[in-house]
Amino acid sequence: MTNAEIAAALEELAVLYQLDGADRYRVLAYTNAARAIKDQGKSVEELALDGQVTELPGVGKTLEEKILALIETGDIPAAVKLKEKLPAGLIEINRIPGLGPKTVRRLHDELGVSTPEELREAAENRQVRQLKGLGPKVEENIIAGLDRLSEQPEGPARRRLDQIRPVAEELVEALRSHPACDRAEIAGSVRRLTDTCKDIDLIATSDSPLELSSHMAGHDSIAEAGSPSDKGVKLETHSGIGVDLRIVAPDAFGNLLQHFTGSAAHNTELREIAVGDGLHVSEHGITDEKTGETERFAAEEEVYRRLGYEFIEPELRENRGELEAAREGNLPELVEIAQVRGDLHAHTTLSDGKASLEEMADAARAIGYGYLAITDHSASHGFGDHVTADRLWQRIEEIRDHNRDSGDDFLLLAGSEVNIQTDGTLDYEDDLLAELDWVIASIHTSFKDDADYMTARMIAAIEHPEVDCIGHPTGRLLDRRAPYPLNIEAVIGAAAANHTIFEINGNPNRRDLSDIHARMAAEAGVKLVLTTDAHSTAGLGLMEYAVATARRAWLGPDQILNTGPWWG
DNA sequence: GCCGTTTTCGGCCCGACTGTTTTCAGTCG
Repeated sequence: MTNAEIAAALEELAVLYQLDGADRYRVLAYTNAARAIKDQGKSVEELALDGQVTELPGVGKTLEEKILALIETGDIPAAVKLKEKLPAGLIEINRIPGLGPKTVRRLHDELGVSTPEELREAAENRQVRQLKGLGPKVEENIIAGLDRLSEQPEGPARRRLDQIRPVAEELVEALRSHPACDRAEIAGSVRRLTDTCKDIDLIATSDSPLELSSHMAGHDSIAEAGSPSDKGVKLETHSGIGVDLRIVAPDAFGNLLQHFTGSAAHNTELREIAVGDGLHVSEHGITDEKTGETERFAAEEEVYRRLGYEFIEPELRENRGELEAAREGNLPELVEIAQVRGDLHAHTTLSDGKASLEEMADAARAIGYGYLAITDHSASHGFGDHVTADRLWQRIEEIRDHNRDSGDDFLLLAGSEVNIQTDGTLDYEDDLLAELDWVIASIHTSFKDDADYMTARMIAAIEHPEVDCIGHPTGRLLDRRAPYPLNIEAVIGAAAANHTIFEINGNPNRRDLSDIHARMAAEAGVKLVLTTDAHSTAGLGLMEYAVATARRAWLGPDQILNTGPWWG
């Protein structure tokens, strides 16, 4: 059972408890535990079976029992019991924005509503407004919410960072160029450079906030706007991206930026710890309990300093140990894009790339790189763009010629992205692989829902003496394919033992390894390499996403191969 | 349900917005 499945079961149980009217802190405990499990790189199933699951933050005796029951029987008894008592339709109804568990429960108890269909009927027949505290607006919201629910049953989609960030940058520029704007920044998950984002958070300071809100509500790319106020405005772009603009006075810019950068988990932890010191933290400032005085800070660094922390880079703010490290002065020195000296995963027209060898080489020179590995697909790629062994021998010569004739220090490296076949072997002979400067081995076919099989196949490639690096190690595609099942600890252990490098593939649809797995790998002593998997000259520009994942993985330049010169 | 620089019991972040009400509960991020 995957960590995602265990977390989903606990989240469902949290909703069921909520609908059942449980104490809110009990519900919160399940939600927190689900998050800790999602953030865990190791197999939580194995941790539980080894009796170690209570070492996860927020998992105690009771949750351990429930997790074990889930693993052993496929169900949590408490959830089964609640599902007998509460109609399944209530969970669906609870997903309507604005309808929380308390309201859903009353609709059920007082109007007999158990399904979305019954709820629609009740709203259309004006029965909802008969309940105390509910009125016509709630009925409208219910009907609109039910319509949206049937259109997109999965709820509001998260978008990849590369899809959402350009929109955020355009909007923040629009803010900055307005005369009423003092300062403006992107906050939220876009600033933390997460894989995907739900919406865009923008913050600004201004002495005429209402003017600024109104201006943004009328921006070309905005389709719908809430009512602009002096605190900000809620917007939606034509492409359906939600935008939350918040404005405060200039002297509290640091507090606002800290608050809206999040993550929620980071802020909650930060504020809980602050309460212990008699300080109350919000977007408006830090209030001292004793004196009642509120301090405001124009710079985010000062907010952290006042609370006793080193500055914490936004990419680290996920409540994954950064607060403790910042308090003790143990934060890592994070890698920066300027430290990347070359790219080690790129395709040309020889396989499925769009640019020639020379075009790719020149694009890499233009970035300022010292080297670029050409790693076209291998003999069994099979989309009509495979590279035969003979052709690769010839390509090696072309690359040697290029280096000899170029008259500069830039190095093209002869490489290949070799397929890991179903039995774990590779699709070129060893003598050819030995001639290459750089060999990436990747799985592209025959994904099986069998962790033992996929793990053994991967480890065979890791142990191959000619393999330098494993490409996109988990195979995930952020908006369409889950990672294939792998015993990630076993795979990382094998890589450490064999000095095989793992890739952080910067294609924003992959970002593979993920931040969590890359951090695990580095802690186990595995070296990482940042690549773009470029299929065009423009593709070489995707390095920033590989760097983003590396920073989110707490990685410094020493843990990354291509922050150094080519050593071959 | 979890957890401990105040604790094995009694706490458990903070504020904005909404819709309904004349002061607030519920919901959201």
